Formats: sequence, C-alpha cells, structure tokens
Amino acid sequence: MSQSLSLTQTRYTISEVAARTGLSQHTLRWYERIGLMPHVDRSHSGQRRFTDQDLDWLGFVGKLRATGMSVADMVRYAELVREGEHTRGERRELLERTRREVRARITELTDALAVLDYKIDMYAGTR
Amino acid sequence: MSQSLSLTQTRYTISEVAARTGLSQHTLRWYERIGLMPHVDRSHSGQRRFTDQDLDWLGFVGKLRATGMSVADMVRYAELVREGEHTRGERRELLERTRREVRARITELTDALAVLDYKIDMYAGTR
DNA sequence: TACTTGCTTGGAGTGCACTCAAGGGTTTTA
DNA sequence: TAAAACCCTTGAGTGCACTCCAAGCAAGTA
Repeated sequence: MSQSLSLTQTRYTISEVAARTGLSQHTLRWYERIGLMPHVDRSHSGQRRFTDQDLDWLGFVGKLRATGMSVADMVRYAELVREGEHTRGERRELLERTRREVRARITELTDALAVLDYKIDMYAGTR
Repeated sequence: MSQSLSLTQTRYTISEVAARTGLSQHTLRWYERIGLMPHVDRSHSGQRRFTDQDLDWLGFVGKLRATGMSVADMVRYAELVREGEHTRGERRELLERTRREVRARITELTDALAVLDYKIDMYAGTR
C-alpha cells in the first residue's frame, strides 16, 4: 500500500551518501553493522546502493544524534521500527524520554551560559 | 592584598569534597594530576586538604564542564589563571569561544527538539 | 594491639563513538 | 587493456573522560 513501484528509483553509492550526509564511509558501514540502518540494498557485485528513504532515515538519525541520544538508544529505536506497528508506544516513550533529556540539557546550557556571560563581563570590565 | 590571613580556614578532605561536588575522589585526584586544580594543600601526613577557594574553583570548573568544554581547554584556562594577570585577554577569548559554541549547541538542540516534538505528535496522532 | 576506615601513588582498564588498516574485488577512464 | 578510482570485509586502533586496582601508609576505635 505504501510501497513505491517507481521504475527509476535513484540509488546512491556510499561515497555519494557520505558527501550528502557529512558522515564518513566508515561510519556509514559501521551504522549498518550495528543495526542502525534498515537493511541497505546491494548492487549485483555487492556494493551498497542507498535509496532516498535511506537518506531520509539518515537525516532523522542525524537529528537524534544532535539530541545527544546514545548510539545504543538509536539502535534500539531502529530495532523497534523494524519490529513493526505494535512497537509505536515504546518508540514514543523513547522519544519522549529523549525530549525530556534535551530540555534538561538546554536548561543546563542556558544556566552555564549565564555564568559565562558574567565571567566574560568581568574580564571586559577591568582593562 | 587579597590573601586572607584568617586563622581558622576550613579545610576539607577529599571525601568531603567528593560529597559536596558530586565528583568522585578518583576524578578529584585526576583533576589535580592533569593540572586542572590550583595546587591543593596537604596535611602533615600528605593528605589533601581542600579550601573554600578550591570548592569555588571546582564549582566554576563544573560550569565549564556543563558547557561541554573539553578537559584540555579547561586545563588551558587553569594554566592561564596560574600565569597571572597578563593572560586575561586570552582567558576572555577562550571563554568567548566557548560561549559561541554553547549558543550554537543550544540552537542545534532547539532545532532537534522541534523534530522530536513533530515525531512524537505523529505517534500520538494515529491510535 | 588488632582492626577498620580513609588516604596515598602510579599505572592499567573501561565505555563510547568512531576511525583506520590490510588485503582484495569492481568499475570507470584514458 | 591498463591504470586509477572506488568499494568490500574483518578486525584492530584511537581519543576522550574518566574509573579502577594494587600495594602501602596513617589515624581512630574496641
């Protein structure tokens, strides 16, 4: 129902994906190895061929990385996605927990920023 | 001129400082070893005796840690403090660079938070 | 005195997130 | 066709920030 039957799906090599995502080829292979990618397609000779969906997934993973989420938790999330619809609740919980942590981190950073501002003012003050 | 000549200066053992700061004794010794502490005083038998100034310094170091500053940069800052007044400019630069990084990090986190919100809404939406 | 608790040191070990090396096959370009 | 560029795998290495260990000294308590 949601599977595209497009005949001309664009497929990217690992170097193209590395260039687009900013991740290294090493990291992309490693992501696959640890189960952070939803099975990547291969060419007849065994080379990786990434799809636009893979790129979307990597974009989302990049956001999760940016939140400071651990790789272990991202792998957990990827597993839940693979397991299907019945894991939606647990996925949401994982994301909600991450959201709480991000909010706490922003608060912490904002607080530290105030100290930094204060200290920098002191240096600017005398001389 | 600013040296206190108080006769009853409170001195804390490493376990007291660990309890107060939340840092482990291991970490406190390690901080000293790598040059992140301004020489800590010792008892006649060689045990560390921390002062209130040490506690203040550790509090500030904690704030720097909270900014995500690397230990190497914190050590650099500590060195500059030890070197005296003529390093004020460089210290301010270090703090200003850190401030820029903190601001960028907050922006990044805020951005990732929006994605998280969006995704969580999706999970809440269906079912 | 014997025991327990707390402290000392130098160096080794840990967990995380990559990052690289070696050795070999494949695809593209001149 | 030959060279250059690209890709594969497994397994080892790296950098950071701790964290722990072993062996021993010192102070306080039963």
